[in-house]
Amino acid sequence: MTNIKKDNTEEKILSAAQTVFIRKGMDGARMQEIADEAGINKALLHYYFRSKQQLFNATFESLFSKIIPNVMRMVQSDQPIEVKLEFFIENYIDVLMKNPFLPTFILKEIHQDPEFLEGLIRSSGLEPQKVVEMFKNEIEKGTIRTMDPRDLLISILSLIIFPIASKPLLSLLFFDDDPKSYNEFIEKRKATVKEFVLYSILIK
Amino acid sequence: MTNIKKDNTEEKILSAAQTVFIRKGMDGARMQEIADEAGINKALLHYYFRSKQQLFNATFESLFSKIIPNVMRMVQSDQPIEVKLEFFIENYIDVLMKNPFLPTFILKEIHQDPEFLEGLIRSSGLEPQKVVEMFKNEIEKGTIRTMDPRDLLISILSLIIFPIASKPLLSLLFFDDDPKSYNEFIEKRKATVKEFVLYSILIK
DNA sequence: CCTACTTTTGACCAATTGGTTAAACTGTTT
DNA sequence: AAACAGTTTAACCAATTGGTCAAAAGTAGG
Repeated sequence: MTNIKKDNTEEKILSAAQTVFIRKGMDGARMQEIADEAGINKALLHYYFRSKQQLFNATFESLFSKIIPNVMRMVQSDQPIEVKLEFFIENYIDVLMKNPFLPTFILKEIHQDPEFLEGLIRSSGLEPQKVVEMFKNEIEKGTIRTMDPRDLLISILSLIIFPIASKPLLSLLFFDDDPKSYNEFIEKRKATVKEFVLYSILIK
Repeated sequence: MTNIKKDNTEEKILSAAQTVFIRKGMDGARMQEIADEAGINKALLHYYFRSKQQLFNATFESLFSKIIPNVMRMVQSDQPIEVKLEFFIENYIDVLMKNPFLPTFILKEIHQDPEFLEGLIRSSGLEPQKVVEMFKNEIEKGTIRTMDPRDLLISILSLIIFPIASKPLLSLLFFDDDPKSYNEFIEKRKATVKEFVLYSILIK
């Protein structure tokens, strides 16, 4: 079957492209470098994906869906807010720690081409409104204090994403550039963020 | 006096370089584009700054110092923690709102060349330890609850920086891509963040 | 006005880069 | 075994890009 070979190469290319694009960005990445990383000829890149732009788009879509957490599970379950939050925070930090440079990469490329973003969001199934609704309900139930639910969601995302996105800076400033010490800090932070948020919003 | 003209051109170049580098990043920026933006000949760029790399370094240093907030004022004053916090948050949000793409730019380029960062931090006079100390004192005084002061500082920075760095995404997700609506939100957020943090750390 | 200097420019260059093409290779079908 | 399809490659190309250089333009002092 020829498809086996085809799929294999295509995957290899996409995987290599992810590595290189995340490392160098769209402009910094070289087609030759991606080819080398994939262990194939450069012309083959153009055979599967016509141009650098198209390869980048395919890569970006795949990466973008990665940083979109399974927010929905947080909405659907009928666990108390504490449990939902804990699940979401731990889960998301784990995902990001596997790709610490993903957030910055996404933000940078988004800012370079904001129009491309619209289609992505629609096709990604991202529905932040659902989460906002959930928070609204909690406020009406009286479990958390009154506030703009969008603020709450954005604050939670901030507390999770930023410390990972700024890893090199924080690592140097606070952790003596020691990866282990930084990683431990982030691991502990799962609980810290949960506490920080709950202390702030819960009506005791 | 020849220096007047010289300084003038050098400033024009640096200013143009900031604009273009922030917009396109190191790799995406073109020397020709910077020259156009500055209204001068391309060769003149190399006359003042030998290479693209050196022009970038000069630009980056100047930009990096911008996002380093006057943390120190927060440490020195003997105001109560609420006031210090309010001052810091409002001040920093104002600075960042003038350059919403600065944080992402810095993070991206840092991640591309982490070694360059070390020298910068030393020469920038950035001393986060001082802030950490201050928080430690507040904890010992019993005004805020016990926690890792580094966590607190990082959380505050997260709440301030991330919502601005992710402007294009948030603007699309929550504010119907309407700049005014987004700006109002950030303006309100000054108070929100302060509340959010105080609720979380203050011992009532 | 002339000389010495710095500043600015247009023309040019070598290297890099995304992309193309025609040929070679592989596996499948008849 | 030959014809056919999709896959892979090496060689090549046109355009871009950072950088150079010699000459021109501007400036100041004698």
